[in-house]
Amino acid sequence: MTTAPRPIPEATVTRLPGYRAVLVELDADGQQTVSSEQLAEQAGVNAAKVRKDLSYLGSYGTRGVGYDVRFLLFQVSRVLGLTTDWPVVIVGMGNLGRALANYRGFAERGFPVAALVDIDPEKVGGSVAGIPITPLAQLDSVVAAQAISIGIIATPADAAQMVADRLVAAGVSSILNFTPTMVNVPEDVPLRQVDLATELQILSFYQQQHSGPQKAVMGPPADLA
Amino acid sequence: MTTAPRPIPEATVTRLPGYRAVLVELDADGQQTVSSEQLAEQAGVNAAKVRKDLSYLGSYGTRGVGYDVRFLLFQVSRVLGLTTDWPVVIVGMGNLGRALANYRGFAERGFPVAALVDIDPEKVGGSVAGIPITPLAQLDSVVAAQAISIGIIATPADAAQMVADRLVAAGVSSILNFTPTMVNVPEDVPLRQVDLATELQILSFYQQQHSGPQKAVMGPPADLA
DNA sequence: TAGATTGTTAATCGATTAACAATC
DNA sequence: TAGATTGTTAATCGATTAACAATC
Repeated sequence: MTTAPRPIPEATVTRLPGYRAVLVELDADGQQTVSSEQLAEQAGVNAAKVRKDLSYLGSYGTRGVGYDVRFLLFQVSRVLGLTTDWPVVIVGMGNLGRALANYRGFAERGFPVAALVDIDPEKVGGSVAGIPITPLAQLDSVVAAQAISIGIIATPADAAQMVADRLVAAGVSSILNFTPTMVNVPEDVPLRQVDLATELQILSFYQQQHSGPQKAVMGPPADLA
Repeated sequence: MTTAPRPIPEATVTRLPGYRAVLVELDADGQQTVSSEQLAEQAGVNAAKVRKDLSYLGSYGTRGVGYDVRFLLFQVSRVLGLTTDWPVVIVGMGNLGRALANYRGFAERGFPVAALVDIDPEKVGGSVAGIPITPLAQLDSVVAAQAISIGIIATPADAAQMVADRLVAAGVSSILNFTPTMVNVPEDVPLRQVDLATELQILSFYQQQHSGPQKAVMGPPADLA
């Protein structure tokens, strides 16, 4: 009789790719063993957090020694579901979509770009990075034929919800949205939102904080003071 | 004598751009007033969180009525430091760098792309989106001349740390790193990391979870069980 | 064995949420 | 006034961290 595995906390999941990247590098450098201390340093977190995070995966370290790089890399990859490839489709062949299509980091990390889709008849028939651009109308058959599991939305903002709906209907199981718009998807479809301008706005906040508050910036307006 | 303003929690700061986007849209639609309920719905959070978040900025709502869209938009923008433009420099004119240079969303939201930089002599002299590409050697003078405050790193991963160091030396006050590498910067330089493949790996985790754990995936290895 | 380092516990901290008095 | 909705309190939850016994 086995114990029910503790669920892995969300915060831990978001850090696993970082640990994995460090492990890949250490392995390439031929390092056999790594301590939580070193892993933490290179991943930009603290050692206690590394040990806690890794403990959710299992007891894969050796006291007094550390973690076997190869073995831990395998375990982290396994937990992240990276032992299989997950083909992706990119919808929207504007500047961003084309850049993503050309980005080699996806395929390198197990996410081959299997199809490109656009609604514009002018673009359909062309190709980016050697991958043909398919009309949006054929999304269903493309997803099925290529066994695509992840849809990436890189369209203009006002098309995002429509595309998300069609991706879900076509059967993708998760969605990455690069549009600066919230899209609604069924509860069981994991969704991540990456908004480039949002990141800049967050920086802007801390920047302003740091440069010290300006006069006009302080306190509530007079009528509410 | 005024009360010391409560610092705004990090989690709140990261949501403010989302609220702002909704407010911009409501304002464009001519809506004058918004409840925490509606704002929450459109921003994809719950109403209690909206009220709590906004309460850190001040008491800008009216009980029984809601928030004045224009006024709240101004306040959120002010807190985020978006009443001024923050010119950015993009370093690295590969696929991603060029896509970012062409992205209109930056300028629209107060982050004009003021300069493009690359180390490759072949690229220097060319231009993207009408902006000339400057050699990396001239980074300092470009940052000074254009009063650039934010540096965006879009180089290959192995150049990221070097570029970060030079951006800091050149005097930018915050950095957005698109490279799948951790970079180290002084404590007082706000840094955000956006790794496209990390997002996919997180999706991969939840995807796999959802499709149900495979046999080989369950439990610790036999020798540790 | 002695030194090193894990895995886990317990304390602390910060974020979320529900509930409701205040008040328009 | 009666209904609506904020702003805040207090309870809950989850994440972080320090510390240390277990153990290689």
